[in-house]
Amino acid sequence: MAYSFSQQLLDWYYKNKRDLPWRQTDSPYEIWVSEIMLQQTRVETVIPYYERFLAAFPTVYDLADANQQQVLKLWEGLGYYSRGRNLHQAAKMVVDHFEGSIPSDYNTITELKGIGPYTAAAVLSIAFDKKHAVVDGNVIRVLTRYYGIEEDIRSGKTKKKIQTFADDLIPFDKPGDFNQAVMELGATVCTPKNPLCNQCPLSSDCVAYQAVKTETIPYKSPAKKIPHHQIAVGLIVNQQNELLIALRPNDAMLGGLWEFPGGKKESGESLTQTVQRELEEELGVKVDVFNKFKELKHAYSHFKITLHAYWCVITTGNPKPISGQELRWVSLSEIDQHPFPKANKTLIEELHQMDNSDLTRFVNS
DNA sequence: AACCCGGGGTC
DNA sequence: GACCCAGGGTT
Repeated sequence: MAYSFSQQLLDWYYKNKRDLPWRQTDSPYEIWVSEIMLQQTRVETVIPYYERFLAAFPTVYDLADANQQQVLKLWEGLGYYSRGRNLHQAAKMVVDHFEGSIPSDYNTITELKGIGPYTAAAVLSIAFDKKHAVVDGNVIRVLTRYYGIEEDIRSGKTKKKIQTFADDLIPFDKPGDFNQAVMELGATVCTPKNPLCNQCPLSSDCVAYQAVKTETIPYKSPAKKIPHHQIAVGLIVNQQNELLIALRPNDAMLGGLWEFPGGKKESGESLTQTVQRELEEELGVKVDVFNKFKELKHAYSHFKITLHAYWCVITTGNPKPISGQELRWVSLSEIDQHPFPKANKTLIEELHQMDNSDLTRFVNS
């Protein structure tokens, strides 16, 4: 039974697998990088980031030698920035403690920052031919349907059960191909909506397919509602046509990225008052708030924001990094060297579309 | 176990 | 809009 599953799946995989960049290498480093980028991120999104990243850091030594700003600039827009910081930190560990070689056993490789159960199993099976079964969103979907598992996939108990099934199915020969095959099936055939069961090599033994339950398996309990915040930021321009940007602390959300200073609107406060309060708290300056530059919406995984950006001019004080982060005055040509989160990046794009020679004329225009 | 962490594609 | 994505870290 287990033999049939892996045999039919591998046959299908060798005929139908996509030609992906990380499938053209045996390098544990390159496979590791791909697996970190692929966490919670689609293949098509990852590919250009992967190519640029490896071009910049061809070996683990190059990555270990890089500075964090370089790494985050290449990660800009990919999200979950702690992945980039952790990968960088782990590369230093590989160089300093493992002589530049990615560890090839489970307990050691999971000591590296950013490598959990999934990534450990993926790298060990794909790069080192070790028999460790991966369990990701694809595997969960394929196996819950195949075995007709109707329990809530949010629960740890269900995930353990799925891990046990996967451990039982994975063959001694070609464990890396097997893992990739299950994920490939989940990504291209056994999809969340409208799965292509007529193309599936496992449909004849699939409980969900036979019972017409592919729309209800896997079951996931409802997510809780997410809040919506109003964020107001200041575009502070000095006499040299430079904008003030602030570096977020490493341990914060979006840590290591830059932003326009500002913060969350409190109830009973106007957006203008929010800007003035936040800039006084963060920078120790008083500002005049002029016209609004842009307003945009952005969705994170756990909340939504509307970002309001206002032109500001300092009336009292010199900006100091009171909340601990570094501050920098940058021209519009220098600003692009810094990594920003998406919402801020969108603002910067809008700034570029206007005149980049004189920012001050936008104030009160 | 619960919660936090981005951004993008799909339906 | 809701859901999902080659998950991991922290508490």
